[in-house]
Amino acid sequence: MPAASDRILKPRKTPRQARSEATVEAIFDATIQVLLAEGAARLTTTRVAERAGVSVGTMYQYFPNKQALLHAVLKRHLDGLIDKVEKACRALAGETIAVISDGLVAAYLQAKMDSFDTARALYAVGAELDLGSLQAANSKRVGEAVMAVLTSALDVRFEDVRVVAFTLHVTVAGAVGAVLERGGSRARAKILASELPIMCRAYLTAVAKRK
Amino acid sequence: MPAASDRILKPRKTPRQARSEATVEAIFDATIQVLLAEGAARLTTTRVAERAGVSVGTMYQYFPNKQALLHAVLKRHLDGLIDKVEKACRALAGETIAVISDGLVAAYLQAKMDSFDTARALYAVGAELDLGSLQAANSKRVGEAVMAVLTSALDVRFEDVRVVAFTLHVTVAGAVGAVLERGGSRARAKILASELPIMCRAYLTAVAKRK
DNA sequence: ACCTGAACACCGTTCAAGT
DNA sequence: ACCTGAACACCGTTCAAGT
Repeated sequence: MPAASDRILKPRKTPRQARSEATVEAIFDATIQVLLAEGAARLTTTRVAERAGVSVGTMYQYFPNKQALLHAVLKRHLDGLIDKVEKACRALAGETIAVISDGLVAAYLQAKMDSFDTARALYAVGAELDLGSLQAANSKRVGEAVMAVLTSALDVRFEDVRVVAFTLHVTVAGAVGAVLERGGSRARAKILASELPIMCRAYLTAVAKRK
Repeated sequence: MPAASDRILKPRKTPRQARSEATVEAIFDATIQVLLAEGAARLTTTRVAERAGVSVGTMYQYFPNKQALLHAVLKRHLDGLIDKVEKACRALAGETIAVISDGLVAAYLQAKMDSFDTARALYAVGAELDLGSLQAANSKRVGEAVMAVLTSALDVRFEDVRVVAFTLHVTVAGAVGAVLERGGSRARAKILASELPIMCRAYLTAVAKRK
C-alpha cells in the first residue's frame, strides 16, 4: 500500500519523449567517455550505465544488448561524417575534376580529424560489432554523393562512375582507417593530407575522359 | 605411490621441442577453425583448447592469455603476407616504375586473396588485440622492401621515397582491409584488382622525377 | 615434471520485486 | 507503469591436486 510520502518523493512524470532522448544521449556520452578513459577492454554495460546515471536494467530498455549500443554509437559517429562529406559534395558540384578531387579528400580528412580521438576509440571496438553492415550503408550513401559530384564535373566524364566512386571511397577511407587503427599519430595523418590529394587527382585524371 | 601400470599407460616422453611445436600448431589451427566455424563471438579459450585436444591449463602454458593467442595467430598470418610481398619486391628490383607498380599491387592482392577466408575471419577479431603494434611492425618491414624497389626503379627517382612507400602501403592495405571488413565480396575484390593498379601507377607517375 | 579441470572473479543479460 | 539490482549463465584465468 503506497504511503502518502510517495507522492512527494517520486519525481513527477517528465515528458516521455524528452526524457528518453536525454537518457539515450547520456548513455551515448557515457559510452565514449568510458572508452576514452578506460579502454575497450573495460567497456562494460555496468560501467556505462553507472556513468550515465541509470541502472543496467534501464539501459537494456533502450538497447537490447551491448552490440546494439555500440552499433548505435558508431552509427551516430559515421552519420556525422557522412553529413559533412555530403555537404562538401553539394558545394563542389559543377567544378572541375581537380577542384572536386582536392575538395573531397580535404573534406573527408577534415571530418575524420575533427573527431580524431572519438574515431580512434571507436575503431578499437569496431570489430566487436557488425561493422560490416554499417560500413555498407555508409559506403552506399557516400557512394551516391560522390557519384553525383563526379558526374557533375565541368571538364570530364567517366566510363563507369560507380566503380570510380567506390574505388575513391574505399581507398581514402581505408587509408585513413589504417592509420587510425595502428595508433595513428597525427604526423602520419599529415602525410595522408599531403599525399592523398595527389593520388586521387592522379587516379581521376587517369580514368577520366575529356568532355 | 605409482602403480606398475603407470609405466605402461603413460605415454612415453616425446621429444620436448617437437611436441611443443605440434601442440602450438594444433592450437593455431584450432583457433582458425573455431573462428570460421562458430564466429568471433564464440571464440572461447575453452573451445579452442577442446578443439586442439588439450586442456585449458595446458594452453595457458603456451599462451599467457587469450590476447597473446590471437596476437600469435594474426602475426603468423601477417608474416606470411609480408614474405610474399618481400619476395615480389626482390623480383621487381631494377624494372621500370610501371612494371614495379603493377607487380606490387598484384602481389599484395594475390597474397590477400590466397587466404581470403582466413584474412576475413582474422579481421573480425583484429580489434580485440593490439593490432596496432603488429601493423606497425608490418608497415615497417613492408615499407623497407617497397622503398628498396622504388629506389631501384630503372627510369625514375623519388624526392622522398619513405613518404611514397608509406602512402602506397597504407592505401592498398587500407582499401583491401576496408573491403574485407565490410563483408568483402569477391566481386568488390575484383574492382580493386582492376582499379588499384591504375591508381598506384598514376600516383607514382605523378610524384616521380625522370632519372 | 607436467597436465587437468574445478574454482574464482567478472561480464552480459534477465526478471521478480519494489516504487 | 517504470526502475532496480540480485541472480544466472558463461567467459578468461589460476592453481591445488592429481599422474
